[in-house]
Amino acid sequence: MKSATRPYHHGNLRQELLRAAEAALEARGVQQLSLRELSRELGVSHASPQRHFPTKQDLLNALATAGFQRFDSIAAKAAAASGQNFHARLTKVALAHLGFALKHPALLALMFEAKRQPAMPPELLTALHAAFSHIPRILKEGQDAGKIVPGDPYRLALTIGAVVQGLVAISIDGKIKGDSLKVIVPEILGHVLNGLGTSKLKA
Amino acid sequence: MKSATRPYHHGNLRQELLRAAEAALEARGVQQLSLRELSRELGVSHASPQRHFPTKQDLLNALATAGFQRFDSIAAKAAAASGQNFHARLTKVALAHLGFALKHPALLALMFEAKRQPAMPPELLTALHAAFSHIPRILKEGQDAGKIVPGDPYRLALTIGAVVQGLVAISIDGKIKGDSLKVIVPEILGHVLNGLGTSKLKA
DNA sequence: ACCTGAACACCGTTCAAGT
DNA sequence: ACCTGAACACCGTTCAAGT
Repeated sequence: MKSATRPYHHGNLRQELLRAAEAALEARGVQQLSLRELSRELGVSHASPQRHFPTKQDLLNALATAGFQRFDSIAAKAAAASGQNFHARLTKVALAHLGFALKHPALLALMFEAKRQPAMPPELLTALHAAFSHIPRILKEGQDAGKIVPGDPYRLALTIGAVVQGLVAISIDGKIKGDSLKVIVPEILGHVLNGLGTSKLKA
Repeated sequence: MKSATRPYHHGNLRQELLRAAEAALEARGVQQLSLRELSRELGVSHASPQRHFPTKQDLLNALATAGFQRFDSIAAKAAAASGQNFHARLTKVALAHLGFALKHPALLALMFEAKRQPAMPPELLTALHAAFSHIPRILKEGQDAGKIVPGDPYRLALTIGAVVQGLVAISIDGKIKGDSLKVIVPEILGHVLNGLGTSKLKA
């Protein structure tokens, strides 16, 4: 112990609240997440979060925003390969998405809940757009290379986004068991990508 | 007014609680749903729900179960056509699913939340299985007729289920605007069903 | 069997006051 | 600027008691 005196200012309360909140979120669910409990856990007064997060929803939004940012950096890495095998690249991004979902199921659920808010904070919107930019970008590249059917890439991305988000729901629900994910997901995506690829267009 | 005397027994409290709860759910969200508020609305004491729903979660589970039952009857109607055009029948079931989602978004979200419960009540499980039985059944028929790729129909159904559930998420989020749903959904499903149809298998 | 009223242990949020 | 302590208006749940 470096010092026996704890300062009046916590100094790092905002960060610690986010960290503790995410742990509690995954452990006990959003429903059970309580600001007062977090305060107790961190040894501060129950009113102290208010300076950093005026309302509980502000904490949840901050959690969702940070989630989208982490999600973006993972997806960006998966999308980074610049080869011409668009099928493989799209599959990698989808698997990254799914990996995040299985590691942080409650956080991802919170992120999608946050999307449904009437008035979304601008940082959340920005983080969200960044996180969902990779699939349309790859599709666009695929179209330019003549390997993906023509059409608005954002619209085509909905197809893949829908499948992936649906797979997330199904995976988290435990309908797909553990390791078989690595088999089933490429198979399912294969069906979908077959429908998007030009090679099958006029069969 | 038939009678000025209100009986001590409400007589229909269970039903009325479910009705009022669903209305409040769609109007204000799960987060804001309060048993005490429902009791006030129905003019009963705040402790009266307990006899019918020992805990708040029991009310939510009953709501989810009723939701799956309604959902099942709608999906059953959509699946009823017995023609050989499996593509069209699957699209009909998917559109029925999506229609339900757009009409009762909060209820459907609750239904999928309920699926994530550690200990699911048996009636909920039964209702859920019934609701999700139609797509595998049609796929099986399609396989028997040689129009759908071989493989476990439940596994293939995951593909369609994933797409539909993903479309639900996207539609509710308002990323697809109103009427264009009728155009976009068959288009997206077309991509997926192309991937499942035998006619494109060896292109 | 079904409902009431009081009680208990929690919440989120506000606000004057302290450092 | 950041945190505290008391206060306010809510919750869900329990339980003896009423009908």
